[in-house]
Amino acid sequence: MTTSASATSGVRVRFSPAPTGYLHVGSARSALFNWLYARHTGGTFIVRVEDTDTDRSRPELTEAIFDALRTLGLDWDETYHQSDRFDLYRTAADRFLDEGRAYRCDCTQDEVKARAEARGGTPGYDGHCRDRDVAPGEGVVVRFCTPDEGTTAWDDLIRDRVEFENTHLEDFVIVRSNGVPMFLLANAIDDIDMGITHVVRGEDLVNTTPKVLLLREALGDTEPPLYAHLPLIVNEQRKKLSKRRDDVNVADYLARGFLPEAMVNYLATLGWGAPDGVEIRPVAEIVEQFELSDIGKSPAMFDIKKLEHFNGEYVRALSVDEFTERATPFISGSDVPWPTESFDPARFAALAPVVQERVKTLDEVPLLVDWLFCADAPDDPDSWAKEMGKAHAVAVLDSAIAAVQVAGEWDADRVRAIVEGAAVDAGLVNAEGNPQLSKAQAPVRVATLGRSKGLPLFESLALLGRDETHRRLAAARARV
RNA sequence: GCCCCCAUCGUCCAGCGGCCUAGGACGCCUCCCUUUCAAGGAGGUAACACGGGUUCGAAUCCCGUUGGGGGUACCA
Repeated sequence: MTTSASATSGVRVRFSPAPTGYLHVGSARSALFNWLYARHTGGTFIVRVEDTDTDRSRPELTEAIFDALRTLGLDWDETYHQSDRFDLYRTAADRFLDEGRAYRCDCTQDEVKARAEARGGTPGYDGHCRDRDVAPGEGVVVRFCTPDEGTTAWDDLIRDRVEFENTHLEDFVIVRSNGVPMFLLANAIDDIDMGITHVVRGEDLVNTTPKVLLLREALGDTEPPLYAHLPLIVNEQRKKLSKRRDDVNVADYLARGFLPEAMVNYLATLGWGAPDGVEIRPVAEIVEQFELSDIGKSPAMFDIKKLEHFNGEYVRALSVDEFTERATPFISGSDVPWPTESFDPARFAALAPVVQERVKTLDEVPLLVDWLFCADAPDDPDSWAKEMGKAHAVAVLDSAIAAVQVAGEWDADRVRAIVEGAAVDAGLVNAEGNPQLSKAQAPVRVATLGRSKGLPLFESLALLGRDETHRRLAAARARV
């Protein structure tokens, strides 16, 4: 193994969330890739909160984003809030004004739009106020003067050369009419100020890159960072994941019982693949193998099925104790299908190993053990209809009820013997005369555990107890 | 409309001019194991968008077409 660079590698990357929503799957992936690169190179991972939109930014969302990052294990080395740095941006804007690199504009958005339409459909600002020498005042913004010719380009680490003709860049706003600086300005200044060496972010931001590059140039910068624009994460319709129509909140996935480490591992496979092809692996190995140059260019679909598979692998890899600990919030909370006081950790512990093998996400746990803590067998109409309608159901139940009633010993072997006996009594024997357990266990299972599928029957009933098993069997028999 | 980007199995990733009759993973299907369901094991299904070049040779390079996506705010 090649040792990664030391902590003095000089690589400085940042994740720049806007606190206008919770941590989004796409943002999490951006954060992850930045973090991976920083850790791989021994560089510095910075979280910079881009809260220049004072109307929409909410402090509590910043905290929620931090929490999610921490839960995912994406620790960072430095924290900044752009709202603490407005003076810096304003000073730069004033200098631009003095130098003639920017100008004030009092056009309303309607005016800009109307002129664009009159011009022939091409949206964008037309430079109307460039030479009007507008005085500061109400409704006045500051616009950056973009070149009328030439091109702005960069060699993207993922996309190779990307070029924009300056003619297509409008004179964009850098300071709002309320005096608050815009993200492009803040972004350009901060990247310089914080010594950012690599900008790793979503492809949805490519078109802002030439503007930032122009701003940096005006700021006197001669050494722009290396840009790496990540392919977007899309939904099944191949559209960018959006909070309107897709499940994108990372916290929601965690609440549904996806393990943070599984989430991180899965996210790492979106747009990136390890050189050796191994997909499921410890994050430390991903850190070791991660290279920006190995990132693909095309959009990746967020495949919940594959995420579930990853999660199942991670769940099964847990020790039973860890599994129990992680599952606890899902079985001892208040929104559980049984009276909270009837939950018994000791009885759950007896089931934990077989439950662990069967769940993909932790929120599936209650459905596998509810029969143990609920007063009656859970009612599942589909299972009932499927098994209790069969010809042998009544015979099996009658036989089982009678046998359970007189059973002395009560353990899994005893239950098995009872089910075997019921099979024979119901005529469920194969050509060799052996009892057909598959068929015989079905009605017993539905009568006691409520569903046609679930945990191993014999062990489950051993735990349920003889009397309760008998009671449920009788209740089901009466209902058939 | 204009600008930018993308294009290998249904999906994710590999392939970076000959090792490709295209590989791995998820999903799906079949079989095995089996008290149900999972898990596990063994198989199987399925792709280089199209058209031109370049080259002895192209999934790999170039151009075009088509398709898809992103952007086009006093959001980031």
